[in-house]
Amino acid sequence: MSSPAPQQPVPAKPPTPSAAAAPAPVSATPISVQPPHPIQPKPPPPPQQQLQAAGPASGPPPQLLNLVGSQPPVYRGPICWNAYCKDPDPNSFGRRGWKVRSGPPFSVYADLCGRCYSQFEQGIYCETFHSEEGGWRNCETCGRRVHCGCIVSIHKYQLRDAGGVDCNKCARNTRTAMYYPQNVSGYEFQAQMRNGRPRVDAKARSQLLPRSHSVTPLFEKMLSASDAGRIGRLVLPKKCAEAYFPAISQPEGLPLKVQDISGKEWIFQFRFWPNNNSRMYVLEGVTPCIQSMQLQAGDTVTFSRLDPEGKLVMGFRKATNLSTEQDQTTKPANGAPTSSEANGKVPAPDSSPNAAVARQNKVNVENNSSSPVEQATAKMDKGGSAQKESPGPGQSSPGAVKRKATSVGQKIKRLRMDNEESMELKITWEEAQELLRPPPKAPSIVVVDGHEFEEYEEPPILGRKTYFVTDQSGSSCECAQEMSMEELAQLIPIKSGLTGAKKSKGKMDVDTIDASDGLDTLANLAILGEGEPIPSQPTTKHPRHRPGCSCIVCIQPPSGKGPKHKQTCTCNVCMTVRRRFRTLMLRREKRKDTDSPCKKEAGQSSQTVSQSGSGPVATTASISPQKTDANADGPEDMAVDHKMTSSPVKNHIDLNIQPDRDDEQSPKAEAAGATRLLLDNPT
DNA sequence: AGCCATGCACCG
DNA sequence: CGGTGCATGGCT
Repeated sequence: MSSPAPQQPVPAKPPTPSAAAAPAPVSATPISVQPPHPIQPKPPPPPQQQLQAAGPASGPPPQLLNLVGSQPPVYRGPICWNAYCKDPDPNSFGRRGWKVRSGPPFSVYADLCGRCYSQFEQGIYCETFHSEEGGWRNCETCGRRVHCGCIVSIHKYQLRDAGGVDCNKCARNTRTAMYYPQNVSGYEFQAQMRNGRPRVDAKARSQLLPRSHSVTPLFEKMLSASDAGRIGRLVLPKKCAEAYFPAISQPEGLPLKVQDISGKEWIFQFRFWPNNNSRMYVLEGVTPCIQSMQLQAGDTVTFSRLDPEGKLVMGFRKATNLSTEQDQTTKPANGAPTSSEANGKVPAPDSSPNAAVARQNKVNVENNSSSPVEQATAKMDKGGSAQKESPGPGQSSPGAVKRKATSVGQKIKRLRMDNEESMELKITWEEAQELLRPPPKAPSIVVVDGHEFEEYEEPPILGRKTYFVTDQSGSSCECAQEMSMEELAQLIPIKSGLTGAKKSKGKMDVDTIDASDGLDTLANLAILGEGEPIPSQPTTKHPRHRPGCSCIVCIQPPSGKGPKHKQTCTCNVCMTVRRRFRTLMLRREKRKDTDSPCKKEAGQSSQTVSQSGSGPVATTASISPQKTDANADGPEDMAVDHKMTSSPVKNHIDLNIQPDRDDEQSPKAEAAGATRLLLDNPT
């Protein structure tokens, strides 16, 4: 190539967050990438804006990590739900464990750091201002300068207000409780998010990756063997290149200045080759940069744009976690991967300036704990075992790493989709659900437009596996203890069924969730639940209950339907109703007698009842978790207790509680129902 | 049909 | 011999 040889890195400069100083003019005039959208230069944020510590990420914000595979998740400090919060205040939470619910089973919790909550409280979030950029904008209605997209980020979410206040200018209700995905299905997101296959139209483009105030993630690419090889050419996904890089008409292209995360500046030649009536875009001269980042095939480079300068920033994400990666330099070739390495691999912390990109959580329902990528990567880490697949001739990068068998590169490519979908969160929402427990304190439940918001004062408990009974419909029932192992077994394979179902991105696989867009892991889960109706037949019983649920509600036919039960009927329903009725009566009696807050009754009564059916109530207290789980109807009884005593502290919060429904947990209703049943067939 | 990973011929 | 530009073929 006659074009100027790839320059060596320009003298490294520490990243200057707001250094609007234009890059020193070079004769070659490397180009700063302009935003693909006609975004007007943003005026300085209004004073109340504090939550955007603009500039390159000052380290990735705290986040939920490790929700992968069998490894327990690690709760790494506070999470600010604000996707754009670069500087969550770890010591100040405005709102914790704010449950953002979408589907019945979703215990999706949001934490807002103090700063962001303060913003939230100020009611500056307004759907009018809800921009795709997630930045400051002028309200089209009132012209007020506001920030939007702060809670769950970006576009096309329908504002759901939970009792907010009206904007004093445009009278729109501005306090946002949550956004619901509205127009963009997870599938669309997914289709758009496919690496290298974004849509080119501006609208879709804006959905490719989340926009932040200063760092706009553009796209990323997993390095192929040839990308990481010594040729020094990084093949760019065509659509990405055309969408985010300057238009070039000549094959020679343009020199492009890119800053890496350490502040080093590199100049790559951005060019293309004619190829089958099309073009093949490459960045040339990337070898030094790749090497400096110590990247290998399978790792991912990310491209972001630093606004308003339009500076191109290059980050990366290692394909493997650090320990594994480090291991591979020391580990003997035959070092067998530990199962956690092979199955529970967690991508290493993203080094990109926009860690949010890495948190493009593609939550994939079909994802198994061990994604193909992980396996492939694990294989590659082991070198030998992967190499057997035809090392391939030519330049399979003889260099430092021996992992780059050609076929592996292909495999990487092929598997990239899965990797992208999972990104940091290689976990299904079902799995995530297992890992989330509501905080011990009871939530206050707000129903807005028929959607519940359960607000918890405490953050969710992470890392404890909760065997929710879930199915594709995205529902669960905490009546897991009522399920037999067979029932469980029937439900569990659902997921593997999904696994097989989805392979092609061209398919309309509603099973695949791709919420993306800068949401944190859990936010995606929320979106998932809301935006992706998973094809499954909910029961008619209760929104929270799904096929397989054997709780008292679900085992009954809809009211007025089903066979009449005889007095002597010993069916599950009748037995349960009787038992619970007795329990209820017992409690009432006892409460009358003692007239004391009967916190302790919670477990014991049900326990006692379930064991003896009647009799004196023990005065001991807590139920062991196992006990509770094993208890036939503990949670429900507890739920009853919960409501009767209004005691906020329970070992379990019954998520099945629906305050607006009084047919189940409400003691009155329950009593009524039980009475009804018992009147039919008193025993 | 188009993308893209990579093979490979050509050229200096 | 290595870099460059293009061709090929796998894959979606």
